[in-house]
Amino acid sequence: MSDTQQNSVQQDYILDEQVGFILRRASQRHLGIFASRIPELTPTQFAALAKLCELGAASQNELGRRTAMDAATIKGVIDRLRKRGLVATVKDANDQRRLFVQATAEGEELFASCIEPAHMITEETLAPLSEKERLMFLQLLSKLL
Amino acid sequence: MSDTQQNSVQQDYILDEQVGFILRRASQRHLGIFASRIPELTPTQFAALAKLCELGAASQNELGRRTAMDAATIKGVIDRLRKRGLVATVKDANDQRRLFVQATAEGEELFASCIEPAHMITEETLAPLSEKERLMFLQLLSKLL
DNA sequence: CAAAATCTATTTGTATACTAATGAATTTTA
DNA sequence: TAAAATTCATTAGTATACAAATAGATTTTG
Repeated sequence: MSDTQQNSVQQDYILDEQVGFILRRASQRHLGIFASRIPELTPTQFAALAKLCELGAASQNELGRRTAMDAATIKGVIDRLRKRGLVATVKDANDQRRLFVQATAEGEELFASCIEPAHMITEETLAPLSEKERLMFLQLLSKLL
Repeated sequence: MSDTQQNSVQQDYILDEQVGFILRRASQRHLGIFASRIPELTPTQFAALAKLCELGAASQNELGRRTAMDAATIKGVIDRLRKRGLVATVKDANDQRRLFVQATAEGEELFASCIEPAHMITEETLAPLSEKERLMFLQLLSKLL
């Protein structure tokens, strides 16, 4: 038995057992499932589009807040969605700072066509859990926000 | 009551209730906690360093596999750690394809000094849960890998 | 009202993360 | 053993993510 310096420290910290590491791996798996079911949109793009369709419209920053993206991130997301004609933006007449964002007809159509696969993504992500476990898991995960 | 097109679709998909979205937000919270406790390393840099100290040494791709990073990602991480003198790399003599990676003394020291804050990161991340809930949560989350 | 504070969007810079393509080295297999 | 397949590392390209700085617009407050 060769007891190296590493081994003595190893007991103190096992990466594979840490929440953060497991959380990251679970996210990676989910992202993979998402990409296979909805290849035409990234999860963040879909989130922005979904929230936009839910709200009707919003300023860029407001939309970012509602989808957990900071100002810099949501800007890039909206830029890419606009470049593809899925959303449209106009300066807010009542507040010259604000950029008013709206889903286009094409954007709403795409969103509508993604609802079913989106539900399947959720289903597939939670597939390893029983119905009871899913409820418990979502309840506990929601406490960590 | 103005019933817009959005509202009729809204019932079908509530972003804020989807696993993926909650998972992303929980990760964001964890990342924030990590950054506040260990500002000198990113979670992935720390993961690579921790696994390296655990294994003793490994090839770059092997290390990536053990830390859930693909070849392109682990390359960047190792490059940055090397630039800071926390790891050292040498061509593997037995396999000219492999890049042998090792933590330096400085890297091992930094890792050792991060173990306690790292445990506090885990603690703070799970703080909203009771002891029972933590066990249950980790058990369920681990099924989603 | 005017100054201070806040909000909005943008830009720059750094760091994951993944895809796809490449070339070199090694292993497999036919 | 020679060809095929695989592995390893690198590179280029795209897309989050966040920090920090900036400038303009609006709101708050003294």
